[in-house]
Amino acid sequence: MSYWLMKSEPDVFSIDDLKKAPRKTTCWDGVRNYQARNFMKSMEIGDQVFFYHSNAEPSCIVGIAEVVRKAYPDHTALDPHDSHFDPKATPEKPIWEMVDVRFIRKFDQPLALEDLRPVAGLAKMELLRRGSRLSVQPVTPAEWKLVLKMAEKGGKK
DNA sequence: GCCAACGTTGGC
DNA sequence: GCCAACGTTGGC
Repeated sequence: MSYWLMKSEPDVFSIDDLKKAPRKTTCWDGVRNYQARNFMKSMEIGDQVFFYHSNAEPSCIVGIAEVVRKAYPDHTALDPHDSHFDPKATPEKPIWEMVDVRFIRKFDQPLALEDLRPVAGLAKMELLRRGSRLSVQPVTPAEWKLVLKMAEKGGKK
């Protein structure tokens, strides 16, 4: 089983939206970056995902979701009226894919970037890398454990 | 709102 | 294949 982190702007789709969604599940559409797409293609059912709020105040890891469906074509790339439309995508070669994720839990205390930055064990975390913009990224088992432990302690180190 | 970092596009 | 221009992401 693998660990991941997925970003979403809470104004667009928050972890509360995920919790309120039918079957607490959503398709993760709109990813238009090849590296992020490739990570989604390698996801397996049962993989665990940190739900991250980007462009938030503050930006933070807010909880956990789980992969419940393996990668399949992202139909929004084929829809000219969708903001994620990609004219290069066709039904034969959809280019872009997505997975389905289901809500698992929300942290009592979200973990902000400033809480995570000083943690030695997280120094190499992709999320904390300078200039990192990857919206879907792998998390190592050690990082996963550490972040989870921090969440249990209420966000403080 | 600013702007650094990054990915993509397109002229050559 | 290079690289300048441009658009986007996302922290601050």
